Amino acid sequence: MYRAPRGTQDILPPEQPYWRYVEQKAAEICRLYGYERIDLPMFEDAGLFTRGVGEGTDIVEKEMYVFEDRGGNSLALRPEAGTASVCRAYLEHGLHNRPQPVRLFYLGPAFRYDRPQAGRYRQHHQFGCEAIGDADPALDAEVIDMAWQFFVSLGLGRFKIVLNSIGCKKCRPEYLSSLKEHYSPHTDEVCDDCKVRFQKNPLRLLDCRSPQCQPIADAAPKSTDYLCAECTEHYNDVKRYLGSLEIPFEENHRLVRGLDYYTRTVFEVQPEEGGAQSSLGGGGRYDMLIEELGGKPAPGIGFATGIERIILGLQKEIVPVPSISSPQLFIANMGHEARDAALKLSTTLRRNGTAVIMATGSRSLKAQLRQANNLNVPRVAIIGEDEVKTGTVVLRDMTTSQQESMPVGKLLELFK
RNA sequence: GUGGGUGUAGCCUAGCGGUUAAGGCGCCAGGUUGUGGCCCUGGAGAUCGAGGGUUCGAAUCCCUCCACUCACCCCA
Repeated sequence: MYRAPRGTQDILPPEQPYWRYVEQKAAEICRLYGYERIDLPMFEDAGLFTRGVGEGTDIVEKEMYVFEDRGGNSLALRPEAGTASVCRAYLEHGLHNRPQPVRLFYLGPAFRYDRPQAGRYRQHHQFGCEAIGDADPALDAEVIDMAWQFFVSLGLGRFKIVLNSIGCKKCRPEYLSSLKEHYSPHTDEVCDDCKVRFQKNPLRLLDCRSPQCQPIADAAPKSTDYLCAECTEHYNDVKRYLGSLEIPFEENHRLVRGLDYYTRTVFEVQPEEGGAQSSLGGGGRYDMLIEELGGKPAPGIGFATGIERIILGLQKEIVPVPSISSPQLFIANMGHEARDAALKLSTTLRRNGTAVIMATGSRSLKAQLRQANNLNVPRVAIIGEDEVKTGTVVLRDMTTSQQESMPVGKLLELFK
């Protein structure tokens, strides 16, 4: 027996209302903020991600699905649904010629080869948006506001915004050296991962959760104390805007995020009760990324959310979601001639916009009605030999159990 | 990649060494020569995750593998 590959899942009809709900809320938020949809390839040149997301990141180093196609190209299933691909598309299609910033959103799968667990899958789905071409801190505020409003509109109650600034290429080197200075007396006490981080990616020392590293990380210098004048002003503006928008946020000097492209503002949406997967979504500014990908410099900011994690949250908080409507009419039929008539009637009704299911197979009327009942169809049209002879149908209301014989024409009239 | 937990029909569960593996939900059919939901009756559906071992005898004990799951790393 074949099974869905590890870390992937089938989204069966009973789960679909959650997905429709989240997608619809995402589209609505984007409409309100003027973000337009973009759909991107599921795979790209592997280099886009190693360059964009960063060579030394876990995502690229150990989680990316890389493969060679028959033409010998090195491709990768996208490990994030949006940012890198959107930037590539921005360059490829000359989107800098459109009014800046360009505001885009996307919704779709991303792929990471890690061990699955609750809220973590090898194929998961992200909704995110990007605003490229403007470094205004008001845009940072707009994007964080969007993320906030998105979660509010979903009806999720227990989450928070965590904020930090990790500076730019001008001020970060000084911060990093002071960070390493702080850690260097402790290189023996620190966990094995942090020993590597100390060498390879000192910034990430800060988001270690290993117990022995906590006191050291907590006492570490804060990036916000080392920001250059421009970054300080930018960060202060972002906070001021968020304040005036009355968006509650909490600063955390240890929030750094594991992707290389972030500059200045980074933020995360986290559940209030810190579950296993601490992040429902996150994002930040990436002012060097476009340039890094070979384009004329252009700043950008964006965020991405994990749909599976959102749905888990909706189910945990028992947020009601609209159900998907059942067909309006079920057509039961007995005998060959009735089948012909039922088939014709079904099609006529559908062409008029009525959702119809016709019974197939050769089951008893009783079985057909049972099926209609189980499918939650509110009304059933019954066609047997008598009805064929007289050109009528029996229309049964499944909620009241009332039924009435009528000419086919009247039925069509009723469903117009 | 590392650690814990769990694997009995589509789903949930009983059985934890002894003859044909039990029940509930769901599905199908009958109880009404053309009428659903409730009730009653019946039926289909399981190589008891796989392989090996112990034993007269294994779903049950042991070993190996696999899968699922939760957690770590890290992220959505």
